[in-house]
Amino acid sequence: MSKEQLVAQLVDVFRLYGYDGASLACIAKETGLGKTNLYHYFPGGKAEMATVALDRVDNWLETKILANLQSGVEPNHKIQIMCIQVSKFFNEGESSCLWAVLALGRSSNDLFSDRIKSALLQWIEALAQVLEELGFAPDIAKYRSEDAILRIQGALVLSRGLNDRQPFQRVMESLAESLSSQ
Amino acid sequence: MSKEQLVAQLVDVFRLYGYDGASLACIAKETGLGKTNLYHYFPGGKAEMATVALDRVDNWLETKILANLQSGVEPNHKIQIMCIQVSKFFNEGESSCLWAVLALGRSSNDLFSDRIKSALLQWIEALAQVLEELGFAPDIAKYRSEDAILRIQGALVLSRGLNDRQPFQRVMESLAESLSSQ
DNA sequence: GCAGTTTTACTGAACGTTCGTTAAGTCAAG
DNA sequence: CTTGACTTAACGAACGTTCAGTAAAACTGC
Repeated sequence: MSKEQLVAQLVDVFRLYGYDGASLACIAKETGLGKTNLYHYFPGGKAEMATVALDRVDNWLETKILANLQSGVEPNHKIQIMCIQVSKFFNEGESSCLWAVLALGRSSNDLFSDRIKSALLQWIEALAQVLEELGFAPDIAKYRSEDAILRIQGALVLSRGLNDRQPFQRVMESLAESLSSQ
Repeated sequence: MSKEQLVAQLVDVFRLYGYDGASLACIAKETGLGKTNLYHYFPGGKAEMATVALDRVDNWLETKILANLQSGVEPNHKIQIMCIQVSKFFNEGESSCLWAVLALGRSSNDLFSDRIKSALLQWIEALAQVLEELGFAPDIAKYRSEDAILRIQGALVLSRGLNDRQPFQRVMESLAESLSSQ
């Protein structure tokens, strides 16, 4: 297994179990690697494993979301692409958001709060820029884009709480339209 | 300290640290009680502590939210009361939702998923009924009420992630209007 | 192509610490 | 003199982590 795949598995483990819930034994079991062997790849231990998982999510944000939003494509089309990418990334509502999982939970929040805040702000800002392209005033654009991110997060929470992907799917279907309406 | 206050503290501890993050040592410290003394109040241990915390949130839902939504008051006013109660319960966006915290995190989700699902469904259903009173068709009412709950959850996640209560406050200000508009 | 050597992948045993939990006992209030 | 609140001591299990060592792979000079 490549390190690429390994890190992808780490993302899945942490967003399923949370930082405190993902014990080394748990991570070892899910990745198929020995508990001590994980220290060969991540000498920094559990904190480094979560860090590289966040790195991967940051990379997803940059390449699949920000790059798209900041491209020269037609604004409405960029929003649609974003929705598709988000749906795929969260497995149509089955997976949770690593940022949300780590933001809740004191210990992990203390460790990663700056990174999470920065990532969320980047996303909101990039989306707001696109809404400005559509003609919205800067403050309206910012509120609307905050609202979009927040609905994605809420949809993920609700889908997990109800054990039903439908709320997430419904939100992702209506998001593009509700962002650009009026 | 009364048991009432003690349970209130348990709610705060669990929604701040999560189930796995809230160790017995942590709970003891936050409540001021000795670690073993907690077993005098909760012989069932940590699981019982989380259970009574959930009991308290269920009680809040029933007395402050459902009772209001199912009362004979004018529908729009009921929605406004709900928003005020929600804002207060989550300390204007500073506290997280216990359901969300427990729903994320595999171990706690396995223990409490049924209760969380049931509580969320009750809330959605009661709110949908109010929207039907306002003249919305049943399916529209259900989607809108789902959307409201989901925005509350998302607002809490975002406010925590950004370490800024503003997103939550903005959502709670606009929620009543966006629920009954059109 | 093959021996020798270094690098990389991985394991087993154990570390000290913290986990959730139990049992026995103190101590004040009723 | 009993009941309820609380503590001290200790339990086995699991925690994250370290270290010494083996197995396999990759690179080296010839």
